[in-house]
Amino acid sequence: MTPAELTIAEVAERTGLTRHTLRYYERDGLMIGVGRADSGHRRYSEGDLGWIDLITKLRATGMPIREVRRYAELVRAGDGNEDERLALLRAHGERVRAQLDTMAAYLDAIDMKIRYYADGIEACEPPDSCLSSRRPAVASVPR
Amino acid sequence: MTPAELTIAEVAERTGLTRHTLRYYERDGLMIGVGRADSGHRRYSEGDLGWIDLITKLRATGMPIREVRRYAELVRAGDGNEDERLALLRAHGERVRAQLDTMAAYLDAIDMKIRYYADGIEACEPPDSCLSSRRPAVASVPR
DNA sequence: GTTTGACTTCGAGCACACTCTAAGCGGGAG
DNA sequence: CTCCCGCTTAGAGTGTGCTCGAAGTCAAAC
Repeated sequence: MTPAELTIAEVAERTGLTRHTLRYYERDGLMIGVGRADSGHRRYSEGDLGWIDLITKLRATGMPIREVRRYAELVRAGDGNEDERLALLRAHGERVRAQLDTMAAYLDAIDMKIRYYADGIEACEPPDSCLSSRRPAVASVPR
Repeated sequence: MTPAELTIAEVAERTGLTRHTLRYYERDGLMIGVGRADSGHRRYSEGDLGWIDLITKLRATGMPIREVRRYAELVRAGDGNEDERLALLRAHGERVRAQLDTMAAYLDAIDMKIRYYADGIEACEPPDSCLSSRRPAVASVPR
């Protein structure tokens, strides 16, 4: 029961990463232990797919390559460093939570700006009324 | 009642951007119309501060420089393109909302991984019990 | 048996967003 | 008057994360 090895092309298709990126990740120490066929071609296991899925989520939430590599090093080193892996993931999780909060607040501010424009345009829809002098005369720059 | 003009150093202090970055933004077309003293030195108005605050939020939510520049061009062009400004902001808002959703989902997945490690470590706190054979034997890679 | 095409490694190239340097000017302190 | 500091411009350099190209190998198709 070998777990159905995949070529780089199949993994690229399934993960959305390019072959170039998959090779780059491996070269850069982000992968755990990608197998090789007799020909030297890469063969990915289902476990590799799961790993790629995880590090893709880490990357998409803003973890730098070097930190993903650190995590991969810990996993490659084997049992005994679970506390450090946990600390790394927890620190990242907190950073992501903080960033989500910040971005949500900024989005609110942007939505206010959108409402400002939407109100102005909708209130002015009949072009014969509504002159441009309706603007708040003070805020002379932030449009 | 001139609105208290600020030097680049003061604006850097207040906004958290460096002087370099403030000059770079201006050179790159992201600013609206930064004034100059007789000496040629930049003088920022309160309105400029508000604009910087806005584009900082746009940048922090992932809007590329070139799109901020486009928005600035529209503002510089004056009245009559409010619909395009609105469309630009709305498109960005939707992208940000989508990204927040994605990141929240990824964060959930990362939190699950954290719980996996936290449970393992806490369950193993007395080092004499709890051998490493407790792991799920199947998931051989994604740690 | 040769062609085709996907794979390999290694190194260079690119986009983005700053970040810094060099050369020069100007204005207040001593 | 001279020093020094902070400003000016133009342009070069940096870090991150891919992205691509060249040269070569291998295996199945014709």
